[in-house]
Amino acid sequence: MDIKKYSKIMKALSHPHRLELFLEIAKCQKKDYEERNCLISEITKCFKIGAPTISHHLKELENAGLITTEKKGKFLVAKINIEVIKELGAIFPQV
Amino acid sequence: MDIKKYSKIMKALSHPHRLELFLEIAKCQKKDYEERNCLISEITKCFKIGAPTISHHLKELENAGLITTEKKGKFLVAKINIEVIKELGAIFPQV
DNA sequence: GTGTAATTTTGATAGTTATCGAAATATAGA
DNA sequence: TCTATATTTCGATAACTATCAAAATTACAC
Repeated sequence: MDIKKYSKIMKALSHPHRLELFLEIAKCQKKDYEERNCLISEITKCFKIGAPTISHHLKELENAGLITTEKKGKFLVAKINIEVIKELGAIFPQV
Repeated sequence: MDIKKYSKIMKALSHPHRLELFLEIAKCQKKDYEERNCLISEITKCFKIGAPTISHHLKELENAGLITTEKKGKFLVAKINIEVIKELGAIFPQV
């Protein structure tokens, strides 16, 4: 068990804004069956925090391996890293 | 979805020492089928950090609802909160 | 090219926290 | 009661981080 890797993932989701951002990306991705595109500019509008902070939070999520991002023109598109999500379930103990 | 509650849980597991502590409690509890007792004094020996810091981390885990603790004589016994673990699985999106 | 919109970078600040040593508290046993 | 052990509390410090404003960058549309 890679404690550092998983604690980093937890850390990325430990901030309310970041967890919400992550879940919003997941929700958006689930809706958009065809393109699976999640425009950050759209999501940003729902949050009360500024663009620099969103940018910072996205990097944390990406750095933890929870999402990937891609520039499409002047827009940023985010995707959930499904593999990591699957792994996550396994770390919680079945007592 | 209670974002604050879940980000608090993530935060509790976001520190390597705390995640390891939590998993150690889970492991110990799984081994000890009859009593389900996990003596903190035993676990503390495996960690390189001091008792005050362990005490602090345990409070964080307890405060997040991940474990419960109970004094047995001069020892402290910890248990995993199974309900919260079950809930946790549900917050990760199935994309 | 000019202007506009999306995002990032930089620099600064305020708030949080992991850690420790020292002292305090609690309990069991002699 | 005295002692040893387990744990907690307190106070301090160093490190980290969320946030913003301002400036820089990028890309599109005209």
